[in-house]
Parts: sequence; structure tokens; C-alpha cells
Amino acid sequence: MTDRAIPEATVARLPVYLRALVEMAEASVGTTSSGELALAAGVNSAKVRKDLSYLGSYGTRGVGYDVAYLIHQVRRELGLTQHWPVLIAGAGNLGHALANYKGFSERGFGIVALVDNDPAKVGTRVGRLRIEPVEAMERIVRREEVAIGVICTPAGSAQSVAERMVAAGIRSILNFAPAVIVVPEHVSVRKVDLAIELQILGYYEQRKAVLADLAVGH
Amino acid sequence: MTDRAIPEATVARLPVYLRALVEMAEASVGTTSSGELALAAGVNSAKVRKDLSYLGSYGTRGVGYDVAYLIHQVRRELGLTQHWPVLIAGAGNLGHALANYKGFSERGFGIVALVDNDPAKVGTRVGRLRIEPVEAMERIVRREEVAIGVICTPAGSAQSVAERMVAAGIRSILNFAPAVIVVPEHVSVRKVDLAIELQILGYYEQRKAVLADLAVGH
DNA sequence: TGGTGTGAAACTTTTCACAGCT
DNA sequence: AGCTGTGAAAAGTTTCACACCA
Repeated sequence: MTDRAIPEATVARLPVYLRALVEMAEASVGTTSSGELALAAGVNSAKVRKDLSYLGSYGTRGVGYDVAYLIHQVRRELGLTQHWPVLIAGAGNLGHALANYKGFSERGFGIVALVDNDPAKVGTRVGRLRIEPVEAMERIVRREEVAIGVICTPAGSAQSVAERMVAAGIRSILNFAPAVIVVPEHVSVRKVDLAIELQILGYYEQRKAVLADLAVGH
Repeated sequence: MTDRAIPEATVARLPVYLRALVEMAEASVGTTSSGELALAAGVNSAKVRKDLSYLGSYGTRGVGYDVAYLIHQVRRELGLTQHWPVLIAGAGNLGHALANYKGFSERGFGIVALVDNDPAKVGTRVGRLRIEPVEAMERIVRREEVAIGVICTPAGSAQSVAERMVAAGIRSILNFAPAVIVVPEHVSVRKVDLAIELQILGYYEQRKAVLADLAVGH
């Protein structure tokens, strides 16, 4: 396994496996199997084995995987051995919630700054952070070596904030604004659109109702 | 196009097209093309045409799509002609932020209740809502005809809350807790894990660094 | 002329099934 | 005896390319 290309679908599942493995380690489980891990991650065992095989042959036939060793390997592959300073743009409800979210810093993603373009908000405190003006972004990114930017602004400001982030040197963006943002090729973007998630659920919910109607013979 | 099976990947993109179309309509754009829509949705035009073709043949060759008519068709397909009452479990930072989020109600997903198991929180107000005890869930779901449940609790409570939701009659769940939840087959679950999104970005960020090193000849 | 609708090709992801090792 | 690792098959998704038609 000397090739360094892990399928996207696998990359998206590795953090799920990692979380399950860490829980096992905390419960003093020393060894696990693809079946057990699959159960904890909500997938099937063939997928677990295939996914882990992209990292290398870290299991033992007839036995399974050493939990601690596998944690180490998944961490290394995901780049979690280093820490990733994060900047959040937009100090509305969501920005606040994310700035206070424990799950980020626990996993090495420390929020180092929160910026907003509303002068009334600048200077106020959110946890340990003081809200800074958007203009300070470039300076902060350089000083704190920010790698990842999170956009929590309204849709209308998302593109300009993204451009500012890119200009400041950020190469990875997590976009919560309900808007498509366009960035240069070397910048990675992932988007989370809360309303869209509900709409997708709505579609399947409606389908269930329609199918139930058909079954009844409507 | 009498077959009623739209690929999952397409379903996930329809809300994105819808948002772009609504913006066009608001800007008084009467007609659009797959290329224009693709640009606004951040995909390519072949994908737009293929996706829309699953809904039916609603375009006109040489001309494009009528924006208002297409909005209607996408809305109908997604089941957005009806409204979907939503219940949120967990009134922490995220639960608060979601309860106040305008984007939901704007799209027909009204938050009708917010429940929490912390007696200190029960009774306090969040916007127009009063936080209710978890025990009230069954009654609320029946009374308000809740279709969708959103889990914003800590990981440890996610499974029990999910079970409570299912017992109360909810068949669609959006899970923000960093935990895998197990539900009966007839229940749809989508999960949004904020820390996982950052970990995925971290992976690609790290890759860029490694590749850059290689290019320099390290 | 210009843009849709769609088969067919290319690619990605999932699942199967079993050889091979402990 | 049991569980990994992995080719090969199957399923799903994206892209291509062009016939067709307003």
C-alpha cells in the first residue's frame, strides 16, 4: 500500500471510525474486529475492511485490529497529529454556537478567532475570544497560522468573506452560509446547509406517505 | 418519466437548484438554462440537465427552463408544498442557534418545540418557544403533528432521545450529536457532524502540504 | 442557432466471496 | 476456527457527445 490515494468516500468515514475507536480505547478495549467497528460506525464490515486496507495492512487475520495502533494510524493519515487553528467569520447564533463547541478543540481544531463586520459586535466577548473586525483577518491568519476558515455569515456576505479568507492565505473553508461560494482551485471547500438537510428528509418523508397511500390502494 | 425513483445524489442537489431558482425569480429572471443554473449551483450543466430530467421534461430545446414553472416542479417533487413541523431536542448552544435560525421556517420547516432534560432549562424561553421537558415529547409530537426531529444533545443522550422520538411517532431525524444512532428501518436519519467536517478538511489540507513538499523535492 | 434530453462510456463506490494467515 | 485483505462483480454516479427540436 505505497500509493497515497485514498478514495473520498473513505476519507469521509475515517473520522467516524476514529471516534468509535477512541470510545473503545476509553472503555479499555484492546482489540476489535471489522464487524464490531462496523456496528459502532453504522456501516457494514466489508466497507470497514476495504476502507482500512487503504491505510495499510494493520489487522491480524483471525484476530482483528489493535485499537491503540489503529487509532494512531488513522490519526496520522488524517493529519490529526498536528493542530489546526480555525477562524470563524460571522458571530451570529451559529457562529457563537460553533465558537463554544467543545468538540472542535477536543479534536485539535482550536478556534483562535471570531470576526464580524458589525461594529456593534466587535470587541464583545464570546467565551475566551474577543470578536474582531473582518479587516483584522489577514493579520490574524498570519499571526495564528490559521489553516481553516469557517463561514457563518448570512448568504449575502459569504462570497466576499470567502475571498477575504483566500486573500489572507486560508486554503480550506467550511461554509455554513446557504450560498455557493466560488474559490480558486487550490482551496478546498465543504459546505453544510442545514435547511437543505431538512429538505432532503422532507423528500423521503413525503415518499413514505405516498408509498403508504399506494399500499392502502388509494 | 412515470417512474418515481430519483437517485439519492440528485435528491441532495434539488434543494440547491431550488435556492438558485428562487433567487433568480426574486431578481425577475423569467427563463434560465442548464448552464446558468449550473453556475449558480456550483455544478456542471450536464449534471443539471440529467438531474432535472428525472423530474420530467420541463425545459424547452433552444430556450431553456421557465424559472417559475421549474420552481413549482422542484417544490412539488421535494414535498415542499406542505409544511413540516420540526421538534428540536437539546437546548444547548446548537439547539438555541437552530431554534432561532430563520432559514428553516422560511422554507416551511417551522420549529414547533424545543425539549431538554435539564430541569433548570425547562420553562425558559428561546425566541417564541418555551423549553419543554423531554417527557412531553410524545404529547407534542401528536398535538403538533411533528414529522421531523432534530437531535442537538450531547453524544451520550443521542440514542435514547432518538428512541424516544421514534416511540413518539417521528419518522425522520436529523442528528447533530457526534454519535451513531440506531433506529428501525422505516425511520430516515441524516447526520451532520461538525467535527468530522473539519477533520475531512484537515486531511486534504495536510495532503496539499505533503504534495507541495514533494514538488520542492524534499 | 442554441439548448434540452438522453443513451452510452467512464469513473467511483459498494458489496460479494473466498484465499490466506494466525 | 476465525477474521483480514482483496480481486472481481454489481450498483450508483458523473461525464460525454449528439440527435432532436423550438
